[in-house]
Amino acid sequence: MEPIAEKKKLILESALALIKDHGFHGCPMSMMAKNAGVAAGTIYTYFDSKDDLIGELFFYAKSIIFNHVSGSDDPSLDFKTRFFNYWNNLSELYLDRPEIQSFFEQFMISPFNTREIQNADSPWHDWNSNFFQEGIDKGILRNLSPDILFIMVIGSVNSMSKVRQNFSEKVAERGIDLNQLAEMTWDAIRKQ
Amino acid sequence: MEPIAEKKKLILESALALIKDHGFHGCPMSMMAKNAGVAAGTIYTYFDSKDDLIGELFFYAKSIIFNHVSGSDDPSLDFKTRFFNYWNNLSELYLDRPEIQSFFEQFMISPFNTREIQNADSPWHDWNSNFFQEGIDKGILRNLSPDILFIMVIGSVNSMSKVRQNFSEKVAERGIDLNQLAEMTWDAIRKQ
DNA sequence: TTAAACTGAATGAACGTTCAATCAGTATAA
DNA sequence: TTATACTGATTGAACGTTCATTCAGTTTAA
Repeated sequence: MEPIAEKKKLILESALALIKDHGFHGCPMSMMAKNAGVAAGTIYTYFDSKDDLIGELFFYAKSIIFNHVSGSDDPSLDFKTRFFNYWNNLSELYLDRPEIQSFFEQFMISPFNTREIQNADSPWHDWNSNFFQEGIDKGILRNLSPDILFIMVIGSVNSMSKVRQNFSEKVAERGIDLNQLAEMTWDAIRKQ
Repeated sequence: MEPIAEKKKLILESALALIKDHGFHGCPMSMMAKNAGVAAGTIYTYFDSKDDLIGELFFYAKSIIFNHVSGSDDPSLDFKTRFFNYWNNLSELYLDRPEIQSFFEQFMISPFNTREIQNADSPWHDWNSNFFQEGIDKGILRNLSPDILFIMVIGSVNSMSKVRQNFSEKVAERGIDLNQLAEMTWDAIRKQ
């Protein structure tokens, strides 16, 4: 993975921020260009099309998540602690950078999420498979496929973050404590 | 709630089906009209605008879910059975009518999901509050707010359905059994 | 000097919405 | 009964706008 040109990164980050507030289709190329401080035409030096830009954003955002979560994992700790670290790291990342969470929510259910992209190598997925397999091998997690444990956990973090982001007023006004979902999810995946 | 005019319902169902495949912005009014077998202008007899149509679709889809799930609940059964019935009913509805699941995924994270709509009365939410409160009162579920239990369960059903819908090939090829998520979610909400 | 990057006005396709014209069905009048 | 008028839903071409993309000209850097 060669380093991303500075201006290319600038355009990606700018697009990410705008997509959170306006959605894919609410972000004209002209808006992304202006926000990044470049001319509309310049974007086409770095990307073939808007579709291409959004496709690259997916890999860009996924690598941020991967680096953040895997980089903070300490395999020498006991597995339960590692799980809560995982949860908190991902949760905090989504809180600090809601544009990443928002982008993923939109991308996953959009027509941009093609089979080709799904089949691409994913260090993030591979890392998760290993992570949950370790928990299984240690006898801490249910003896299920690591994939299903991954789906359970990532689904919970995602829905927690989605509620936090899209229903913040309701959460505050009803005094809902979303952190309880971490404990609940742990009970969902641990060996009973 | 007065009954929906036949042609209005036709347009709603037609739009629902198209939105699943093309997304909100991939469905021109002309396409929805053609699919419903009416002229473009006719849609404006029943809806003020495309936004209005999508807003009405939200309440329409939610009422389908509400009727399906609440209508199949049998309060005389023990709570665990009722939970698995709930899960299976919702899961089957999403399987039979993926356009409903797809619409909700898109709507929730879209700008259409306004505060005004969030604050509207929701029989579906009220029913769920009661449902989970019953489980708490019976001493079967964790003593948390019914809202957090609702978020946990609905989040799991949604991510299960999303994976089933958007990653069907991956699921098949890896032999992932998504039904295991029901059991896991039960362990997440039941009193430990 | 030259190649690459950059600019932003121009292009044309696509879209939501409008509206004058049509038409089927119903009421009215002879 | 029959001819005429009326009603309001329906139609689809046309309008104005928005937007992704292009490109001729300009700047930058080596």
